[in-house]
Formats: sequence, C-alpha cells, structure tokens
Amino acid sequence: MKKPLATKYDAQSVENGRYAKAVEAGYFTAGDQSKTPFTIVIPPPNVTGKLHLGHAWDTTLQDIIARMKRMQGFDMLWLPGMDHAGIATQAKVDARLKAQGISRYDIGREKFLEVAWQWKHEYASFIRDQWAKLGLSLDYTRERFTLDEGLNKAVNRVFVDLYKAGLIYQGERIINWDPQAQTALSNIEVIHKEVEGSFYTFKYTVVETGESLAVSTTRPETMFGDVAVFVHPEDDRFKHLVGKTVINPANHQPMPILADDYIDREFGTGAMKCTPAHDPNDFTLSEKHDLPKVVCMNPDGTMNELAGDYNGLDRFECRKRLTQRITDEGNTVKIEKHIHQVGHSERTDVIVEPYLSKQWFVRMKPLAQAVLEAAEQGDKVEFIPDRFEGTFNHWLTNIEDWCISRQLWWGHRIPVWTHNVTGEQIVAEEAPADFENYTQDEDVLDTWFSSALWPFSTLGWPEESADFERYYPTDVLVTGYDIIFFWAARMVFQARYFTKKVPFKQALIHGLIRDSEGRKMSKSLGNGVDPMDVIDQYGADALRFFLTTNSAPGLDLRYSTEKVEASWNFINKLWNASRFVQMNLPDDFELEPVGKLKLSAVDRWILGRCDETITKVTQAMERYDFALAGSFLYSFIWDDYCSWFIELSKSNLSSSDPQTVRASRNTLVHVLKVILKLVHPTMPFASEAIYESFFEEALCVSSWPQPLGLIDQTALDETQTLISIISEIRAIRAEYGLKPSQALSVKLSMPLDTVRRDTLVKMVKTDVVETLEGDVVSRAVVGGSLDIALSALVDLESELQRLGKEKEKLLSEIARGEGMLKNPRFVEAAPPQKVAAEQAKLAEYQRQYELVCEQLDKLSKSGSK
RNA sequence: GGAGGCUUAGCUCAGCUGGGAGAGCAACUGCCUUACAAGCAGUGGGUCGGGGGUUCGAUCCCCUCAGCUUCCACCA
Repeated sequence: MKKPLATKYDAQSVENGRYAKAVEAGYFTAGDQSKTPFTIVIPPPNVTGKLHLGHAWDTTLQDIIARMKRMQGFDMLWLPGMDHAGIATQAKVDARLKAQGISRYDIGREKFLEVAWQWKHEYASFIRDQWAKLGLSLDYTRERFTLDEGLNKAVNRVFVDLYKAGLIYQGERIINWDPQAQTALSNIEVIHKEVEGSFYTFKYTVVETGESLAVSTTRPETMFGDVAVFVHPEDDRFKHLVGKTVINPANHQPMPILADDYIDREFGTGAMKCTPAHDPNDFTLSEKHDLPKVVCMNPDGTMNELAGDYNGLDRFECRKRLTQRITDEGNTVKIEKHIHQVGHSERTDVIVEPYLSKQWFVRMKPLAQAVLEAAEQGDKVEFIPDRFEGTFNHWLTNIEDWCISRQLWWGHRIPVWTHNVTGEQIVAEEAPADFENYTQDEDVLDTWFSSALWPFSTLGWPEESADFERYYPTDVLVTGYDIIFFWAARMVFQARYFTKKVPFKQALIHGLIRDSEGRKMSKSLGNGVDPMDVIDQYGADALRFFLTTNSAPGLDLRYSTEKVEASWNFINKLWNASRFVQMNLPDDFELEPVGKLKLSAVDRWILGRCDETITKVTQAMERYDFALAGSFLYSFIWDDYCSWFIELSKSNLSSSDPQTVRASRNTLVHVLKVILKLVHPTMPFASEAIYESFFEEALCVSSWPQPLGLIDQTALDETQTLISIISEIRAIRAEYGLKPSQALSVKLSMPLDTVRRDTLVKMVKTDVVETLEGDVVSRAVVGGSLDIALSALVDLESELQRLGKEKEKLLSEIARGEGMLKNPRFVEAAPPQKVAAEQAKLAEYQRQYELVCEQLDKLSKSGSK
C-alpha cells in the first residue's frame, strides 16, 4: 500500500496542490511524435472578468475528452488561450480609468493601451487560477492570446489577402452604431428586444395643393435627416401627389413626394418618410432614387446642427421636445402605443443607432458559398447534435456583409496606411518603409476577426510551423449554441478560405446554464453562481460530475445545489469503497493478473459486469454522451460494486482458504482500478488521489481500461441466483416485519456451492437446510425457488393475499405474452432475438405461475384446517 | 413573420436505431450490519400534454391542437 486514504473524503485536501504537480510533471504537454495527435483549442475566454458556470461546463467537457484521449494513447494537445475582447475590455478599462477620474482621451492611445495590457495581465492570471481549480489539462507551453504578436501576423495576412481578392472593402453604408462605445457593430452584436415605444403620425403639408399628408414614424428625431416622402405608385390616395413637394414639420424644409413599389400600402398611412442616413431601407431607396444622405446626429447620439434648436441634445430628449413642438404647432395627428423590436448593443445595452458611416466590410457571400459548396462535397463539420448544422447553414445562406472596423483602441489595428500628402492608400502586412509619411487607419478590427483564425493562428499559421502541420485541423470544437454564429461559423469560412479545410472535424454543441428556476444567469438578476464558490464547498470533481452528467446534448442545464450534493455523495461513496478495499489488503499487496487466480463466482460476476461497463462507458464517451456514461458508471459503482460485490466479498475475504482470499482481494483491486480509470476524466482529483494510494504510476497518463474477456455465463447465472435469493429473503423480512437480526432457515430447489452458501449465511443470517417442518412458503427466484417455514412468518392471511395478487399479475403477463406469440404477424415480422426473448419470458412467467398456484392451493388447505 | 427546442413520478431530468416506463432528490417503513447514517435494506407513486394516423406493437415515427421556450428577421 502506497499511502493510506484519509478516513473522510475531503475535497479541499484532495484537490489542493495536485494540479500544479501534474502541470510541472508535463503530463499535459503535447508532443509525443510516436502517437496519433488529437487536438482541441479552447474557446478563449474574454479577459474581462472571472469565469462563470458556463465556462466551467464548456471547459469540463473539453477536459473530459482530453483526459480520455490522453489515456487512450493519443498525443493530446489542448491549447489554452484568451481573447482580448475589444469592446468589452475597452469598456472595463474605461470604467477603471473613470473611477480614477480620467478619460481615455486624457491619456491618449498609447498610454491607454498600456493600461489595457496591465488589465489583461491581471485577468489572465485570475483565469489561469480558475482553470487550475477546475483541473483542466491544458498545455500551457502553447498558451496564446488573440492580441499577441503571432496572431497579429495572422490577422494582417488575412486582411491583406482578402483585400487583394476583393473580399474586403471600405464603404460608406448604414451600420449599427453604438453611441456609448462610439463604435460600429456587426449585425450579430445587436440584440433585438421588444420595447414599448410610440408610433407618431404627423401632418406634412403639400405645398402645391395645401392638403396635408399624414406620415408615421417611430423615431421623430430622425426627421431632421429626411429627404423625401414615399408613396406606392399604384396608391390611388396619393397618385396625384407624386412629384409634388411637402414641408417637413420638423424643420419646415420642403422635400419631394416620390413613388416606389417598396412601400407597403397597408402599413401606417401608406406614406413613408425617407431618412437615408439613419435607416438601412431608406438608404437603399435613396441609392435607387439618387437622393442625398443627410446625417443629423453626432457619434455620441446627440443631435447635430441640422436639428436647429436641438443641436447638442440627446436623441431621445430631442424626440420628446420635437414631438411636443409639432403638437403645439397643430401638426400631430396621433400618437399610438407601439410594441416593436429595437436593437440594443450587446455590450453596452444602449439602443443602437442605424448610422451612415465609412467602415471596412468583409464580402460574405463568396466566403459562405465556398463553405456550403465544400459541405455538399461532404467536406464539412460534423455537428453534435446534428440539428445545429441546420442553424449553421441557415445563417451562412442568408448572410450579410460583415462590418469589421471598430472605432476602438484595444484591438488589431487595421493594416492600412494613407499617404499624408498624396492620399494614396496602402494595404499591407507591414508598415511602409517611409512610414513617417503615412498615417495608419485609426480603427481596429472586430474581436471576432482574430477569434475566427483561432484554430490555425494559434498553431503558428501563417508561418511554416511544425505544430500547424501536426495538429491542424483540430478534432473537436466544444462550444455553446449561443456563439455558433459569432465564432464557429466564422472560423469555418476563414479556415475554408485560408487552409482549404474545416478547422475542426466535429463541433460538440452544448446549451446554456440556467439558475434553479430556469432563468438565464445574469448580473442584473444577481442569480449567478460562481463556480469557485461551488468548488470551495463541494470540490471541483463534484461540480464537474454535476455539469457533465446532468444534461442531454444541446439542451440547457439548470443549476441545482441538490444535484451537486448528489455528485459529492457519489464521490464520497467511491472514496469509502476504496477505503474498504484498502483496509482489506496487506501492506505488501501487489496486484496480480486476475485471470490466473482461483476466482469465486462473485469475482467472475463482477469482472463480467466490469467488462460490460468498460465497453458501454467507452462507447458513450466516444460519442460525447457523458450523461449516459455517467449513469452507467453510477449504477455500476454504487449498485454492482458497492452494494453487491463488496458486500458479497466480505465473506470471501474472511475465508479460511487463502486462495479465495487472494482472488477476492485482487478482484476488488482490479475492478477498483478500472473504475478509477473510467471516472478519471470526469473527476480527476479524487480518482488520482485514490489511485496513488494503490499504485505508483500517475492515473492521468495511465492507459484506458480494456475488457478482460473472462466473462462466462455460468458465473453470471450463479451469482444472479445468489443475489436473487438474498433479495427475496430481505423482501420477506420487510413484508412480515421480521427483524434483520432474526435468523431464518430456507430450503432451496437448486444446489449452492459452499462459497455461496457461506456468503448467504453471512449476509442475511439465513441458514440453508435440507428439510423444513410443517407448511412452507415458496418463492420463485432466479434459477429455482426457495422455501421458508410458514411458522417463521406467522401471518398466513398476508401470504395468501400476496399470492393472490401475484397470481393476477402473472396471469396478465402470460396473457400478454401468449397474445403476442400467437400473433403470426409478430412472430414473422419481429426480429428473431425478440421472439426468442418473449418466449423465454413467457416460460419463466408460466413457471412462476405454477409455483404460485401450487402454493395457494397448499396454503389455503392448511388455512382451512 | 420564419426556424428550432421542450411538455415523462411531488421536484429536476434520462429514456441510444419503435418490442413490457428509469435515475437523483422528496415521501413512507425498518435498520448505528466495524467502507460509507452525506449511509444500508425495503415500499409507494406516472392514462409518457390532448386528439388522430402508420404498425402485430408507439413515450419513441407522421399529422393536428394546446402550453412553455430559444434563435433568426429592415416593416416606416
């Protein structure tokens, strides 16, 4: 024995210090060229804060795969890293500066970036601490950051190549503008929320005729940017007005009435104001009709000089005052309540302003098309569950150009330089030699632009890199369905274009973690659970087991303290079972191959169950169905190993035959060893701690278990009979209120070898006799029946009642079985095994039925005596 | 307006390609049996959301209705 196990399972003491040792030993470092590589890149967490339960879930899934693959003999690379999270981090750093009374403009770009890097170092170290507490088997020798030098090279290469291929362009278009962060956003960074607003209808006076035209809007403040009013060309109400002029009630300026069949006659008043610089549809319309594009707001969401009196006023305040003024002037027709979807910034949550602005875009159609075409050829990512492939394809099919420039400082600076004098624009990976004559584009790229390159940029691309050659494409990506669009899809099209491959062969998609009432965990609700608190209380293993065995693939998971506790109980159970085994071994015990020992029936039985478990668990885990694997392990460990095998072994362990003792000890240890290997990926700390109290080698780099193939049906049947007898005796005791301490005598219809007989006596205080005096009660058990003297049970009436019920039940079972087997269409159509199984069941029911009838007969006679 | 998911025991959820409904927790009964009382042994509890269909057979496949939920979408 190597080290005795503590008498109590204490997660803290089991986990503390264990991780650092494994990292130092290099167990998680990839690179063994003799093995087949298996690669996972971590979805890089943002350096904005602490990891939440969602991260814990996501990374635990990856760790389980990594640990299993490593044990299965793969050269496992799990590459860690973090994301600079442009807008989010910049907002955090801004907030930190603000707390010191400084704005980023006070200190300037360079100084600001220093502060941001400082922030990054702090949070990176928090995150590494949390990874360690979770026990993630990451290869830190390859850790990357989305803003590090190598990744910057990759970003520049990609930008320049796409630009040269005409797939990146600069254009003046309507983009989603975040007036708080003062930056452009991509479409998916806009969250649409239902908002109750107003639907304003105002009177526009037609100059030529003096009549008034009613026009509706939800955003009156944009009226300062109006350039026309549109009606449908076929709309009889307005046909006569087309070509005439109306007065905009906001600024009293004249503008034309135009016709376009884009207008929906049914909607609103049928007349629409056109604001090209503040609405994407109006923009399109203005292009078609060659109208000016008038911007009436400043980047910070205040009105500009075009708003006259409202110059400098916040857009919403302007809306209020303008509406009041128009009403005062008698030009308001009506104001109705209106529930509609309004875009909010994902990061700052302010209402996004559609805004005309010059930005950089990625032309998405060709890139998406290439992915879809390759997929049709079968070269595609396998999504698990597969329904997410539909989500993914739908998005790619309906994709819009991607706005990639951000008016931020924290990020990859756009590699475009403009000559200070000539205005010549250079797009290049490196600054021009005479860079002092040029000015680099002030903007940075969307964070997701660099994240999209993560699976290959982290491996050294675009340099010739051994890691890239060996570990790319990666094997599986694990991520939540919420970032399929943001991240997974973008990695796929960038990889398709630049590496001609999918970046990962499989994508394992999981759901979102919710609170115990099914609500999303969020800061505003204050219902978030910090994984570190859970670990402090129950240990990382309990958290990991809970997270990964309590959900179906792709579905959300509700956090539940009770279930974490149940997970803890399970680990505790395993701990105690291990202690039992250890207590029954001599100090100099060395595990022998069990195949050569004098195995008892129960030894062989558990070895057979163990083989089965290895196969089922391995299969489930390879399909990433950890919930199923978990339930197999749970019942094998708790029910088969602890409740039955350990209990049944107690008599063998105290046997007078040294060979029986030896076989029993070795089987206990052998199966425990297998169990520890199988649970290790899910509960690395406790399994490793227990393992090292038995064996020298480190569990995490030991080999995955294989079935022994020693199963023989006889041993299984023999033990099943024993189990059945014990269960029946327990049930009888419970039914008749007999004390467990009260000895019973039973007569069996089948022979029982000495070993099993000893076990029976020891476990249920029951003697096996050849003959019983007086009336007996018979019960069917596996492989035969057992008799007990009626006198021992006292209560004849109860037994008769029970037999009556039993008879009813058996009759209905027999009727069902016969009905099925007499149906020629079942016998012909059903698979032969199924038919055979039904026949066997029927025979067994019939056997039991006869036994019950016999009993009833006998007992009712004796009752009437 | 499109697309997905969910509806199974009091609660939270499993149920793999259709072949007699399961787990954890909760409840009830009895046990300190020296690995574990955070435990052991035993028990009860479900017309698998409603209705139709396919099938010898449906929790599972198809249609339909209802409720909950998520994502996508430019309706002024």
